[in-house]
Amino acid sequence: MEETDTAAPRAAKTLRRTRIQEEKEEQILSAALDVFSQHGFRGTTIDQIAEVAGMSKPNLLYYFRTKEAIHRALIDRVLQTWLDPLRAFNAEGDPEQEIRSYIRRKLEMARDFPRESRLFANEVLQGAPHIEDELKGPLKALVDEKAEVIRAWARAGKIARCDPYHLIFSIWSTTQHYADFDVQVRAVLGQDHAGEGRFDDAARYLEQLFLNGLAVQRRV
Amino acid sequence: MEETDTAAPRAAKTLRRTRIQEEKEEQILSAALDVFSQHGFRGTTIDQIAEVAGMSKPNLLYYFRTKEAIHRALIDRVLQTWLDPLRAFNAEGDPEQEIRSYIRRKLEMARDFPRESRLFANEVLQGAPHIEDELKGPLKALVDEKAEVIRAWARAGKIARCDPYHLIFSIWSTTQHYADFDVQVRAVLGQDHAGEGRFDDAARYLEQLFLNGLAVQRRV
DNA sequence: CGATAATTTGACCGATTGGTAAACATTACA
DNA sequence: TGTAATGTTTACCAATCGGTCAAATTATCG
Repeated sequence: MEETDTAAPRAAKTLRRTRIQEEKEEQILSAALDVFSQHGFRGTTIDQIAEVAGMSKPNLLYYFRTKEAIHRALIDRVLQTWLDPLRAFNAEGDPEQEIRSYIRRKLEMARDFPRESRLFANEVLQGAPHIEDELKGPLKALVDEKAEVIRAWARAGKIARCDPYHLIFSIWSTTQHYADFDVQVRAVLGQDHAGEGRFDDAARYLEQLFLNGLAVQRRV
Repeated sequence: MEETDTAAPRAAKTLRRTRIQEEKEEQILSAALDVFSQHGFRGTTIDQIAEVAGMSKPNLLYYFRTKEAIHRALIDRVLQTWLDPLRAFNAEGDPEQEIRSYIRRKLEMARDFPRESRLFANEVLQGAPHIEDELKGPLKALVDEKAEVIRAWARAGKIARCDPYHLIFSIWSTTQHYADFDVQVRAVLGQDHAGEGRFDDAARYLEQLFLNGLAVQRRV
């Protein structure tokens, strides 16, 4: 009943995926990631995607029946890998080390997959019309689980007591900032500091901020 | 030579602004803020803005000649007030108090002017095509100035040594997160914690994070 | 009031939008 | 090699896009 919307719609009999199919779908998704992440869903045209992908519009529509289908395929793929760093958050590990490596991993993703970050940012910024369920379901569940881990650490006196949800929000926002607001970051840092070193600087600063900020208080 | 693009284009002889002009332009800008902040520039149509503003498209175009003109007017207005909190950053004040009130002010703006925040986020996310100069010019200059203030505080031993630029980035990102990613924040917090109290919780958490994170180290 | 300027509207324009139909070209495979 | 399935293109469609125009309406003010 539910149809997939992707791949060779006019050749209904095939189940196997051709080599060409895989290649072209990959081309299309990569091109679509470029365009969607820059202009948002409604600001993106199929023609644009087709041009970046180096094929004609009808040819593109042979692989994905609608603009929605392309976007949905992208979102699904990104959602799947986007939360891996948070999933890796380990209750048994050393809190300081876990937080440090979570920050580092998120920062690496901002550096290496800025398009994915911006795709997600665009979607949420526009009210998350396509992923509301994922946010309220799987995402919330995962965050709830990790929030409990953080709370346990605080109870055990391993880190300062703090709101675990806002802690996670602050790690998300500070790290993704370097992908989503890249233009602004580069403009402010200027040409001299805007080289790739900015990610190392950010990592150093953020580790300092969070590790000191969350360290158990030894007030004098 | 340079023409204003706004207001009564077909009545070139008037210099004075009518009561109707002021009212209608305000209506349009408010409606445009709604739509632009949700869909970005390219995702927004003039018809949409006109519908929200409760007037016909030609009527709207009587006050603003083009879509660009509306967007430009909005961006200019937002840019002007958006940086006020940072400008208020006072070198003579107490660092702890200055940072605390900067965070609070930014958080209040995220709460009270989420549309403005999202308009800006959309613009930057899409590569800041309309405000590149403002970012590289006035914004960079302001941040440079305040970065020097922060550096002076660190040299005086009033706060921990840290990269002042990334400090500012982290305050921007953590606070604006509550406007730009509002849907996600509410989804994760769930109905129970998603009331307006979330801004107070965020304020408490962020003050703790930044004040401890930037406190001069008293390592044991 | 009358007249002049300011405002609003419906009808319309060419360009672009998402998407389709069908002819054509290429591939895979027996 | 032949042929059926897969892949690609040209031409096209109705709807919507940003924007114009002239005519009609309303406000302003002497």
